[in-house]
Amino acid sequence: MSQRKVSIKDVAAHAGVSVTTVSHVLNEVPGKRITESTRDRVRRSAGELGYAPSSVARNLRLQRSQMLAMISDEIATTPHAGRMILGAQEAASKAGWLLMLVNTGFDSEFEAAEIRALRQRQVDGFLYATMYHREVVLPEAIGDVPTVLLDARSNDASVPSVVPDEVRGGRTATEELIRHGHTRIGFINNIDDIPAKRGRLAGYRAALDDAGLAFDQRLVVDGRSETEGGLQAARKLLSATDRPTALFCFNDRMAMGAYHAAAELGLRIPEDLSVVGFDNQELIADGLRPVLTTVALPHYEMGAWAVETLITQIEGRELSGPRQVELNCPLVPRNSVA
Amino acid sequence: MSQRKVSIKDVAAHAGVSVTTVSHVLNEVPGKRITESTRDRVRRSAGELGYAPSSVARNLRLQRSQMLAMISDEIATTPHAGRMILGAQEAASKAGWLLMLVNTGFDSEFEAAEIRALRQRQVDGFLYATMYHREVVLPEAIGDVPTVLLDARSNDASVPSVVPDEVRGGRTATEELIRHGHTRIGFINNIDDIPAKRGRLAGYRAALDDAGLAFDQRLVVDGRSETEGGLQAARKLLSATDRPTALFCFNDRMAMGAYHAAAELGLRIPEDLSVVGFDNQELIADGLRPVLTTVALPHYEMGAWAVETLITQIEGRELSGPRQVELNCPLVPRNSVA
DNA sequence: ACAGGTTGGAAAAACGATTGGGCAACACGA
DNA sequence: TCGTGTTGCCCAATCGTTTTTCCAACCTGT
Repeated sequence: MSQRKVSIKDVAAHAGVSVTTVSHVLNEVPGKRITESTRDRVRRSAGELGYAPSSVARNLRLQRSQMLAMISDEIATTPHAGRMILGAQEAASKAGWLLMLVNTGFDSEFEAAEIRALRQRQVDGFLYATMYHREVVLPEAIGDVPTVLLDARSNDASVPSVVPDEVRGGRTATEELIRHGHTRIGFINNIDDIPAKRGRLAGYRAALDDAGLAFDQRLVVDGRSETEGGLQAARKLLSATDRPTALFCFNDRMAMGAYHAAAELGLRIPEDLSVVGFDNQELIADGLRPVLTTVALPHYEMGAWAVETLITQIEGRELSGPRQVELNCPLVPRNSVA
Repeated sequence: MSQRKVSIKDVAAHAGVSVTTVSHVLNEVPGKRITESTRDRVRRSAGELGYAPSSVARNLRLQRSQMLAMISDEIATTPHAGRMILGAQEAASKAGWLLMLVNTGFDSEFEAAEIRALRQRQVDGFLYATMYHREVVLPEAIGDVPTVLLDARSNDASVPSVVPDEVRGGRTATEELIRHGHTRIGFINNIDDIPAKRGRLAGYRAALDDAGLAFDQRLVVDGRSETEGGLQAARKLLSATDRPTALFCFNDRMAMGAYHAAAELGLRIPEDLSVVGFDNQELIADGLRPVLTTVALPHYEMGAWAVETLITQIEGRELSGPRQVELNCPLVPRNSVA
C-alpha cells in the first residue's frame, strides 16, 4: 500500500485549494459558499488519492474520541456476555462509534487503573456491565464521564441502566405452564439473594394469583444455580407425595439438573413432567432431549439500548424514554412443556 | 471532577519550566541533562495537578496508537471466544496496549469497511480471528498493517498464526481411553471438512497405531457437529454387533448426543460405555451426569500468544519462536471414562 | 464612479504532545 | 582575557485536523 498516509494537505495540493476548503467540502459544513465545481474537484481528488481523514487528528482537535468502553467484571467468558457485547458492538458501529472492551476480574484496583488509562485515551463514555443482574456502585475513577449501566442497577437513579424484567420473565414462564393446564407448578429458585431471584419469584406468584391458584411455599425450593443444585432441588420436589406436574427452573443449568432427576425417577418429559428454564442457553436448551422450553434474556437488546442511550447522553441530547429500563424476556417455546 | 483536563502546559507553568522539560522529565528521556531538583519540581507538579498525558495528542505526534483490533467472524457469541478475548485482553493490558473488538458476521463488505475505519484510527495491528479453526485469506483492506491469525491459518506462511494442535488433541483423547483398557474405540467425527476433523482423526489413528490397535473404518462415523448429529452417530455405532466400549466425540455437544443414545439403549456411562468429548464447554461437561471427560481448547493461551506476537512484530523486534504455532490441548479428566 | 452587499475561498490559530537544534551561563585551562 | 567545553534548559516545528476570522473580487443600483 501507500508508504505514507495521504493527508488533507495532499488533497488540498492536488485539488489546488486550501486545506480549509477541503475540510469544508468533505464535511459538508453548512453555510459555506463554495462553488459546485470546486466541490467536485475536491471530492474527486480525495477519491483519487484514497484520502481517509485521520481520526486521531480530528479527535485531538475536537476533544473527543467517538470511542466507548465497556467495563465488565468477567463478562466476556459467558455466552450471554457474547450477545450483550454483540448488541453493543453493532449499535456502536451503526452510529459510527468504536467500542473497547475491558475485563476487570473483580479487581477494583486494576479496574481503577484501566479506567484511568481509558480516560487518557479520551474515551467518551463508559458502559459499566456485570455478568449477571445485580446492584453496583460506580467506581470513583469514572469521574464525570457519561456512563450507562448494563445488566446492573445503581442506587443512584440519575445514571441510566438497563436490566431484564425479571418479574415479567418469571410470570411468562409460569403462565406458559398454566396455559397447558398445570396447577401444581414447582419453582426451583436460586439460593443467592439477587434481583433475579426476587423478581422471578414475584412473577411466579403473580401468575399463580392471576390464575386463581394458591401459592404453596412447599413448591418452591432453592438451590445453587448449577446443574447439581437443580438436580437436588428437583429430587426433593418430585419425590414428595402430590408432586408437582411442572417445574419452572431458575436457569437452564438447573433445568438440566431437573432433567437428570426426572430420569432417575423414571419420569418422562414432557409426558409426566413439564419443564421451563430460563436464560435460553442454546448449548443446553438445544442439547437436552426433549429440547427445553425456556425464557430468553434480552442481552442483545440490552447491549444495544445501553449504547444508544450512552451516545445520546454524550451528545447532550435529551433522553426521551425513562432512564432506568427493564427489557422483556420473551418465551422460547421448545418441547419440554405439555 | 476537573472542568478542563490538565495538559502538559499547565504542569510546565506550575513547575516554572518549559513543556519540553516536562516531557523530558516525565518520559525519562535518556541523555537529557536536567538537574535532580528540577526533575523533582516537575514530578511534584504533575502529581499535584493530577496530570495524565493525552494519548490522543501523543498518538498524533508519534503516528501510532498502541491499539490493537481483533476482527472476528462471529466470535463474541461463543463461550470459547470469551476465553480467547480474555487472553488477548489481558496480554494487551499487561503490555500497556488497548484492544478493540469487531465482529463482522461473515459480511466481507462490512468487514472491509470496519477495517478501514480502524485504520483511520491508526490501529497498529490486527488480530484476525475465527470462531473455529479454519483456513482464511487475509482481506485486502488490511494492507500492510501487521497482523496475526488467531485460531486460523493462512496459506501465506509469512503471517504468524496460532491454532490448537488438533492432532495431538485427538491423540490425547484416544490415549485416555486406551489407558483405561479400551480396544474398540468409536470415533464420532465432524462431517465438515475442516482442519479439526482431519487433525483429530489423524491423532486418533496415531494413538491406535502406537498401541498396536488396528484402525477399523466402521468405528468412525461422521455427523453434524451438534447434539443431534452425535445422537445419530452414536445410535449407529452402539447398536452394531460388536459395539465399541468407548466413544471419542468430536465435541462436547456431540458427546451430549452420545449420552442420549446411551440412555436410549440402556447403556450406563461409564460402566458400559466410556465417553470423551472435545472443547471443554463447561456448560455441558459439568452439566452432564456423569460429568464429561474432555479435551480443552487452549483459547486463552492462543489469545495471549497472538497479542504478544503481534506486539513484538509491531515494535520491530524479531520473533524468537516459530511463526506458526500449534498449542497443546490438555485433557480435562472428569467421570465419563472407566 | 462609488458605496455597499455578496461570493468564494484562504490564513492562521488552536488541540496536546515529542524532539532536533540552539543558546545562554558557567567552568576551566592557557 | 580569550577560547573551548559542558551544563541545563528552552524554541519552535511537527503530527492532521477543525474553525474563526478575514479579504479580495465581483456585482448592483444610483
